[in-house]
Amino acid sequence: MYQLDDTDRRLLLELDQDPRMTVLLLAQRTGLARGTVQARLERYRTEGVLRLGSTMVPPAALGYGLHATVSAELDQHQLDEAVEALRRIPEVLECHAPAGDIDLLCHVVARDPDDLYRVAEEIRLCPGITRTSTSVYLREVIGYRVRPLLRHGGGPRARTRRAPVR
Amino acid sequence: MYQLDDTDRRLLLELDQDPRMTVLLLAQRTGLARGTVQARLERYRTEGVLRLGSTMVPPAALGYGLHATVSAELDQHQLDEAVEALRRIPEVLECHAPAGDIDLLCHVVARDPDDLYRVAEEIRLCPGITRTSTSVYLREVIGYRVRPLLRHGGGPRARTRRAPVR
DNA sequence: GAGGCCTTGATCATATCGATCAGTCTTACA
DNA sequence: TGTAAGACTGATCGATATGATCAAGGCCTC
Repeated sequence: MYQLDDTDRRLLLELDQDPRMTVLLLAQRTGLARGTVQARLERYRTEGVLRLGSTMVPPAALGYGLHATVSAELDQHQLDEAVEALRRIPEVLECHAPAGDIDLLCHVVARDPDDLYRVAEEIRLCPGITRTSTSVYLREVIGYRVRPLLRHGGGPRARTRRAPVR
Repeated sequence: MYQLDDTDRRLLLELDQDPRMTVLLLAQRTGLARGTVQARLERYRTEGVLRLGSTMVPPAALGYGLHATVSAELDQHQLDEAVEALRRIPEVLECHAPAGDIDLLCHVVARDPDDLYRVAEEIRLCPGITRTSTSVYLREVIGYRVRPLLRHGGGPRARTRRAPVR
């Protein structure tokens, strides 16, 4: 994967505040030449550095005020099918496969408790999933963010130069 | 919180593919008038609908290839201090307070296992946190996403009209 | 020391931007 | 049922940013 250098981080930090910031303004704020900024932006597009889904919408603004984790045990032979099915459930925001006895951890949202029950059911019915357990989040203490990583992350181990692309 | 209507969703879906898409192009793709699109975009900015942190950078592109959950038990009296301290750790991407015996669940990233150990230690040293337990993610099955919610979420219960703003 | 890559700073014609206006439509409310 | 408020439209304007392109300079690897 394309590794971001310090120039990228500065650019992305600015973009993070306003993704639609003008190239000219970006150049000023980062102290780079306009052409450079343009080239980087172009590269982000072509290389797909920025994830599809670059627009962060808080789920609550869509009416999804309830967060929860659904942990699922599954038949290991059907992992791919299960994942494929989960991917089709919009309320599943994230899903991870942890080391340990639980096989999949899904971060889901729902409109209300009833809706959460429905979502949990949908997950339980995914192929290969044998059992689920739901844990409601009382509070979203820190919402998903990458910004601090851009700003402070790295430090001593930071690269000054981008690693070879290919 | 500002509730997004169907027009917003269409706009945001387009923006999601390319946050820097031209207003003119947005207007064409959504079938709206240019002025309307401009007004909405302006509103997103002023009302802060789009989260700060609108640029989604995959942590792996910053060198953080390891994902994990750190669950923490804490002295309930010091919740605020703990959260404040966690917020200062860049590697903490998200944090939730679930109902149940574990008090905080943090989604963290790290460069490698050693680095993860360091991050877990930092969390353990936060004020009020009495005990932590780390669970490594073998695989990020579904990365954080909101797009499907924009596209399919809602359905029968979708609002056709934005709820009163104030 | 040569070649490659990235950056810079400049230019150009074109397209977009933000602001503004009057007119129409919808919804909410009396 | 009529009126008022708000949202969307379609149009205009000048100012500005855009994308493309170029030659030149810097830094790296080989």
